[in-house]
Amino acid sequence: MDQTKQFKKIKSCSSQCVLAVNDTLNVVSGKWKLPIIASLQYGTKRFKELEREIVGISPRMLSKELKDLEINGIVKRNVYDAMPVMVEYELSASGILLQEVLDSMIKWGLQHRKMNMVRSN
Amino acid sequence: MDQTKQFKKIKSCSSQCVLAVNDTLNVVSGKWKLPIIASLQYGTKRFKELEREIVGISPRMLSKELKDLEINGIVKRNVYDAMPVMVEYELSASGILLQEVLDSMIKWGLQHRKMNMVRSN
DNA sequence: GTAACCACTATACTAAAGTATAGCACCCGT
DNA sequence: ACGGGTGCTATACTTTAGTATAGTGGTTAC
Repeated sequence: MDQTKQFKKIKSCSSQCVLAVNDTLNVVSGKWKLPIIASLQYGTKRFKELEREIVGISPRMLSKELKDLEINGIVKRNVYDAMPVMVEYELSASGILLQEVLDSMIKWGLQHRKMNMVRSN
Repeated sequence: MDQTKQFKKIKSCSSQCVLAVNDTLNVVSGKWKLPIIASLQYGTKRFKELEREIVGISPRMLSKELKDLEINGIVKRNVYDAMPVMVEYELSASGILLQEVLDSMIKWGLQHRKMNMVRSN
């Protein structure tokens, strides 16, 4: 009976947690989100700069993903109306904090590769 | 000139890192991987147990995702040929270590929700 | 005036991920 | 001999993600 209570607690915690993890996954999953975030790690960038740095991305995808990241509060978009309109993108506070998550992913990824002695790309 | 060297270093590190992160993402992304891993967090489970616990999953998806996770070394599949053949799934060492990554995702996810004062589902 | 840069958007497509539904082969209980 | 459980697989479909290619409207440089 006390056990049932505990199970419920575990279940509600774990569903909260699954939500939080999904939030995080939505933010980083997809082919281009990571390269964009990585590219912005070292400072603000303009559209064309990103397009040039991220090899293979089309402007459609870059535009779409930046919009996504902006909506999700990861990236800030600053428009300066100098006369050839200038737009700069930078990471938000949340975006910067993402680095911790990425670090733990890097750690796990390298660890896992070692444990499984290389596979995939 | 010394700078160019450093840039190269940064670039090669960051491409290594992007690979590692992608390994991690491949392992956890998709609609059902997380619920499966979460379900196995509390001990070994059989196919039908997982199917019942993970609401909405079809046997096709469960089978496919389990195969995926097995190939990627996240889940171990143990077949006991008791007379109604029994199959048990459990997390591998790597799978268990994933919890650290998930924890940092949970942390970020909750943090981010607070900073953005709730959106989405 | 025309070529090129900037920051995109539109349209149309292909490929990958996920769903729905059915079925198989085996076993057990009644 | 049937209804139900276990551990799946097969086929066909829809939905989402990503690609390819072209075009817009403004600015500046030659």
